[in-house]
Amino acid sequence: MSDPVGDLRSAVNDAAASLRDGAEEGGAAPALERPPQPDFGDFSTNAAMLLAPALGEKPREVAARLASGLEGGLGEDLDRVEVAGPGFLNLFLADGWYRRAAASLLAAGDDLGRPRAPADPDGVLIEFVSANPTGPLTAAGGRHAAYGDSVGRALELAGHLVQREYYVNDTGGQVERFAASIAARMSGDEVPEDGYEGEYVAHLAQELAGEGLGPGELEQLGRRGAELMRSSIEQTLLRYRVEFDTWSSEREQYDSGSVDRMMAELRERGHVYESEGATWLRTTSFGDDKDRVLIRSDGESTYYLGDIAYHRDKLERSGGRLLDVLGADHHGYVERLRAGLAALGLDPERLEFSIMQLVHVVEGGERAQMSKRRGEFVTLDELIDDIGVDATRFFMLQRSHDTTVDLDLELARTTSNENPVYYVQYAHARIASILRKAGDGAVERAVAADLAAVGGAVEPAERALLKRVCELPEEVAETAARRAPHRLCAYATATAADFHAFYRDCQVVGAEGEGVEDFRLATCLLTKRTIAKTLSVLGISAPERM
RNA sequence: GCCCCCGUAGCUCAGCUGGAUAGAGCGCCGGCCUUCUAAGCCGGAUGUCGGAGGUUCGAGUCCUCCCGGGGGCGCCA
Repeated sequence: MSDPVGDLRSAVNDAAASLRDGAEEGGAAPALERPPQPDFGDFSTNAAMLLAPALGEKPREVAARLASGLEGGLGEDLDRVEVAGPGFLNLFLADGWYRRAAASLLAAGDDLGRPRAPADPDGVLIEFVSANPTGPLTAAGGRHAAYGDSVGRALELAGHLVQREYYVNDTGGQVERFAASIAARMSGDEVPEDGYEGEYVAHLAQELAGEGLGPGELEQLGRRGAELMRSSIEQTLLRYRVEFDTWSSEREQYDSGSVDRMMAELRERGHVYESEGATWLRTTSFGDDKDRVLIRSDGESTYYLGDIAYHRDKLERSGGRLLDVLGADHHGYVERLRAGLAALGLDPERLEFSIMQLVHVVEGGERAQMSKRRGEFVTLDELIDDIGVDATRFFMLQRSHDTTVDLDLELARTTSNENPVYYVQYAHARIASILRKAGDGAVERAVAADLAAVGGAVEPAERALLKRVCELPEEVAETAARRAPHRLCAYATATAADFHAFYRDCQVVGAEGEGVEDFRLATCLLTKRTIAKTLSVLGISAPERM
């Protein structure tokens, strides 16, 4: 576990703590950030400004005292420290800090980028995609899949135990309509109103007929049809590098008696009542704006009923937190689900949601329409066939989950500099090329060398690149904590840009100066590992050649 | 009518939970390949951060209201 920036942050925190000395602990932790201008140093902190109110002193005076504390604490790592602006402390680090940082990161090996122990090391059960098994995954499914998977990967790297789960809605009205559509295809009838019109339904009908099923066997058609669809969805997801640990069945919630037990408990707790022939849960007692139906007046259970049981089941299994990745069209569902859990006496705060905004596939300035029932949509498989897994995942992940994605197929298809995913991959391939040129022996010598002892100055481009590389643990921690993989897309791009600048300014193979080639080879290797690690969290490949 | 998301450079979007002179990519203009991959680099232009109030040493960021765009508000899932 190697985190040079984390060590710096600790030093700042220690210096601040000793200054506080009994004064009340402030709210926010001091930030150690990248200053807006290079001449503001390598890092800056607002620690003094945060401390000033508690100490009853002026920020700049606190900053001056903090500065001398830091000079003591950091020793030769620090060139100098300046008080600036309203009370910022700007840290100017010595070349030695960069050399030691590089050596320590190099020693981290596979653990590169792993943050320090997480503040909340609980396990997280992420439920995502969970698209109905009544049709293929659409582009939107691809966004959910990439997001949930990458958040999971970031959480794992940050030290959490992650379980990926897909909830299969394999019973209920949608499946019945699906069955009726398959039956209609078998008998050559019109697909019913509210049915599924896609061509894939005809293929399914053919396949199921081959299994000996007829249009009259609706129950079997629905069950087998959903099984086949589910399996086909799984194949698409595997191709997309998304693997689920568990596939949970809605039907199983009923068959196992889990729903009945929960229903009895809700009644016992006095939150259930009958009205207008239906059975209701008094969710308004738990913050919902209206009560919700559990059992319809026709005797059928609602999706909601099974889903409460399912979420209770997940809470019991996970022991930690739950993250549900839902589409924007389900946001109204959030309060009602929390209310259902609260009615069971469970803590609704353990259930967290990421609400995904829409995806529009754009081609020639036109938005493709999306309707699963009418069979009009861009499937995830088609998207992958068209632009590849790497570009698809990058474009899906590039934007924050709460902003709409317009995926421009023409842009995504181009293998040129307009396409950000290639920009990042190119940097990785370029480094691989340098390392090949240097040869295995030279790289091994560089790894074994005493980097801290290398003489000469660290070039500005090297400093910038190494600083970027040092930020990986923090980026991973933030990505995990905020469930925001788009940060890593930006980080990967920035790292690639810093590398390209380094490439321009610093000759690696055959560099002059005692140990300089070793140091630069080490820097290249570190950068290569950093890009590869970042891309791996995004589920994107890091090619050796392009 | 109520709820959620968005509004930042010509376009697409970041902005690290309140900090310094608001950034990146694309596009546009001008340069750079006899040296490790030019899918690259360097330089240049572009902003009433949708609008109005408020909170404070400080607001793109927090609060209220308004305007505009998208999505939702079922005994569907």
